[in-house]
Amino acid sequence: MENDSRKITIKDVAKLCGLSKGTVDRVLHNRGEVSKESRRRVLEVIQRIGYKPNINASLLASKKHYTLLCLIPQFAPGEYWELIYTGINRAMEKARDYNIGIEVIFYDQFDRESFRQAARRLLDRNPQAVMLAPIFGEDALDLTSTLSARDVPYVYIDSKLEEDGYLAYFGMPMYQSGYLAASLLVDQPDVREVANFRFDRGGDRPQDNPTSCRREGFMAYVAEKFPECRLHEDFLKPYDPEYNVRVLDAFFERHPDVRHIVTFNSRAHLISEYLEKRGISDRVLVGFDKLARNLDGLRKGSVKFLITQRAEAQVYRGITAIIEYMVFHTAPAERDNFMSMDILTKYNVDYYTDNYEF
Amino acid sequence: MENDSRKITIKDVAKLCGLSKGTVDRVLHNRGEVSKESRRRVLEVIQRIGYKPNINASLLASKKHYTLLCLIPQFAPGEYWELIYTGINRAMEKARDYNIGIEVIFYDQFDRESFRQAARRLLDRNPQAVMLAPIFGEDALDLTSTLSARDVPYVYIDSKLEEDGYLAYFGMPMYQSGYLAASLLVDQPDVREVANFRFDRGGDRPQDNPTSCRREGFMAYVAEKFPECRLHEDFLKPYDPEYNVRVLDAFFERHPDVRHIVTFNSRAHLISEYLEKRGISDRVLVGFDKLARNLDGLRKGSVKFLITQRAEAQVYRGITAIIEYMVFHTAPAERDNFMSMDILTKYNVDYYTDNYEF
DNA sequence: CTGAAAGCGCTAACAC
DNA sequence: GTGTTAGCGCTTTCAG
Repeated sequence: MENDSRKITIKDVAKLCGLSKGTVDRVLHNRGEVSKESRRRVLEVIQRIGYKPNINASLLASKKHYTLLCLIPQFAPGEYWELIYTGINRAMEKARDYNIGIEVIFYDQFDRESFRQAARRLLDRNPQAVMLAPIFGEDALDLTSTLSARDVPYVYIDSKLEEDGYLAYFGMPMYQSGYLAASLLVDQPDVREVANFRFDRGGDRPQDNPTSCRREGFMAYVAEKFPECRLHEDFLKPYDPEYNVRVLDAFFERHPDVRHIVTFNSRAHLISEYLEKRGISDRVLVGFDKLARNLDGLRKGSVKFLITQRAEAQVYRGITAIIEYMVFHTAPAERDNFMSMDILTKYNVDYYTDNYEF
Repeated sequence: MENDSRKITIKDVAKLCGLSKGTVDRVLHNRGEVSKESRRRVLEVIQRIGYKPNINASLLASKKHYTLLCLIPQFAPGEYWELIYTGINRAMEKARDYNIGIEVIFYDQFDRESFRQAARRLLDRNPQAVMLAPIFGEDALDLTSTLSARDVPYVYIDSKLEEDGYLAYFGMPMYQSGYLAASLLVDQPDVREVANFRFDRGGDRPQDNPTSCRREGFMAYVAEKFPECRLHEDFLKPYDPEYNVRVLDAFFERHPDVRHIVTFNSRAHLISEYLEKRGISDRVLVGFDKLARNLDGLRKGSVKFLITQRAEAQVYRGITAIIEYMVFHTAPAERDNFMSMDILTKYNVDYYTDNYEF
């Protein structure tokens, strides 16, 4: 049983085939130079006696060393992409055991040209595998088609592009997450008005922005279940607190009856901190992503629900998929992996630890 | 950099110490038989040049083979403990790479004597490590004290005992999960009455039953925030559907105004299926655990919220902790690991996949 | 207490 | 096409 199966070595296979270890190894790794007949026999025997290669021995003997390059937005401490970076760091330890080195190339998520440059640098490095967050769709497509041509496997995280060359994708179902947010916010009596605060991303085409999928999901839910509910919108700036206070003051003066608020980007804390500052406690705010400042809002009661994804888990699994592809030549069970949307409240936030391994 | 550090081998250490590989290995594994001076030198060099053992080579050369025994309740398909068992199976693959075999010993969670017998069988097997769900506290204590005496590491999952010999614990914060359930159920206007359906466990002392902690947490929240809210109770039987229908019919006849329901065990579906059957759709039900039948209730709308734990993740991490202890002699970062309480609704349930690695 | 040496199962270079 | 062989870095006898 169990125990025995572990003891079957490549030598056993060779003997049973009447061939040598070398030949068996060749078919194991599709390294060619093997006659059709030998190949058949080897595969048959492997199948029959249930041979499983010893990964430890394989890794030890292998001289191969791979480089995996990750292409993600740069970040300031506490911002969303820091979570992703954390996940990458975690995955490095694992990758090392497989002779895979991981390096990160950053770009400015608000600057398309910086993405292009980063992509060029990436290609110059000639990586054996790539993981990327394709914020600028068109340019990302240029990159990935080159990778495809070079036969370099790549996985998308966070969002993905509509093409067919990627090894896997790990991310949150954006549309559904908006739908979920709506159910949490408006699924109760007396919600006739909802406020949404957004960023104006300037020249961005909206469809390039994953958060607009969220918005669509949200609107769909409202239209479906509470068609009479009105949605108000206003625009904030990510890095201009004083401006935001003015906008919010003006908004709530104009709309004193709006009690329900939603944000689709990761900065719900812009609102929650405003509410705290103004001593407003009768608003219900739903937001996204487990930034420290958002979690704080949860604890203080100024955020009611936070919908989060296990961002570290996403990249960790993304990298795991690549490793398994490179080491075992196996594709992931699912190509598109929509990861769980977790609902955080004041009462479970403190038990929501990062769980890379799960 | 990175690359170089991987190339430092035990041989380098030996050379720099003016000793042999053998001696270095001895201090690496505290295998004694080494002079104080040699030991000091070796440790110093390791420290200085940052030597990290190559786990692949180590595992390959090692002749050690360990057995890890898991002691958990037996289950019927679809029941809670099946999730745990699934996690164990998943962990087996990983354990195999470390020359660790995992086997499971089952007991009947409603029969104390069966636990005792299982414990005896376990000890007879002389395992090198143990993972257990200590349903019967007193008897589990007997077991673990023997394990301690034998110097066999063990970890608790699901619930833990108040003692000090365990390597780690992975589970859900039961009291807090009840508190959370209450916030989800009653934190809104007009909840004046709540129904709770329980099982009568017969001779069980209530404190042996983790679900009663949940109940306490629930009551605490209600008492704190909605002291005027009344809690009704009634008892069902896990395996007697007809009896349950009668009890529920009678209950709702007596209490037509009770619109909010909570269960603390894993069988919310007993209620949700009843509600569906009777075509009752104006009740709000909150329950626990991601049994398939509970998830079904979520989808059909007869369950509003389900609070779940990543049970598979718990055992997987529990086993990982043991592996790391046995292989690397490292204790887990945290001894008590309260894992996240996830909130499931109709709108995120389908994206809540099992995520062993996270 | 320490060193030498024989593998662990697999890879990869080389010879045939 | 195929077999042979020398390691990969570490563990584990076995002498001394």
